[in-house]
Amino acid sequence: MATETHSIDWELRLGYLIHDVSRLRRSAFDRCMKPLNVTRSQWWVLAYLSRQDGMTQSQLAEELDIGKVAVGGLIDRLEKAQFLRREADPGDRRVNRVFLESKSKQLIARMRRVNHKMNAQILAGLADDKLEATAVALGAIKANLLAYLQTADI
Amino acid sequence: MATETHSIDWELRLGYLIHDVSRLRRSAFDRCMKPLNVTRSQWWVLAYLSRQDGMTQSQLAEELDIGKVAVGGLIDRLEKAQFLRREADPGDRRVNRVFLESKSKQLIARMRRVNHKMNAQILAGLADDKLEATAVALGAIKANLLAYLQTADI
DNA sequence: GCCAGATAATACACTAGCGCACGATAACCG
DNA sequence: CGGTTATCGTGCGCTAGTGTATTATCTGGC
Repeated sequence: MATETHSIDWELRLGYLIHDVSRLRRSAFDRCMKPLNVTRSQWWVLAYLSRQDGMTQSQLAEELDIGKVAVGGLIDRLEKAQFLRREADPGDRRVNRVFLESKSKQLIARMRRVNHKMNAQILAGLADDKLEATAVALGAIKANLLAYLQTADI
Repeated sequence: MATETHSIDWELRLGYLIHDVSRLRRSAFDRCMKPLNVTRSQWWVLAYLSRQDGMTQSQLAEELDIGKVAVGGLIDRLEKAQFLRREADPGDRRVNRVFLESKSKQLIARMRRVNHKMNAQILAGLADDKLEATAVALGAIKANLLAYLQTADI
């Protein structure tokens, strides 16, 4: 049931808002991280590695949901800056495993703090129940999007 | 009042969700627009121009909230594909004004329909009041972000 | 009128992402 | 065992965005 048509206003407004919030949040994030000399994408790589060191590039691409090529480039830059290193897998000569260098381990703690502080400022003035409702709605939208992207390649 | 600290769970979850929803929405959008041979960014340019033809490049950059350089590149590609044309402003020889070509006018109607249809699918199953609450919360977050970006350049 | 400073567009260098195609290597199956 | 197929990483070309510097032009104060 449900003639699934929403008042066009919310539909459009939500589209714009998601776009704007995401873009502004990226800007804010970038600004926060700038003093640390790490970009947002690089931050994500380090964050994921900090949870599981020694992933392969393909695993990283899968987790980050970006292409292998993009991961390759990121790793290149991070390796050049000595935040991590590639190591050949002994068992499979196709794969490179990626390990954090000590230099980045200190960084990660700082990044987490900065991120936490930024989040608190961004969500200031919003009650927990509102946040919960928003998270639930966004979760539903995400599920719709995933379903859509699965089937739409007809 | 308000020890402005949220349960860390919602804080993190919302960050991820905004990120994910935005990214997935972009993917879905790109896929929808692919048959029309126009990218997302190019779509935005055409959409804004359709509301006000003959803007300057700087005006466009302001509206789209991207840099002038990025706009310049977009216009280059759109002009090459004959979706629009640059015209020298008669009163100010520094400025180029951008006008839609007839080719894009038909396109815009199609783009709007595709966008509308996609939005409906993405928001399927969400009641209007939930959408409203989400829009309100995102609006507040956006306001926080704007305030944050204003002040943080200390 | 004229020069200093603002503004429009561009040039260049960089990070980031996508898609396609490729070589090398593994894994699977007849 | 051998051949097909799949997977890992990379190269190349494209779009897109940022920041800084540059050039051409306009504008406001004197």
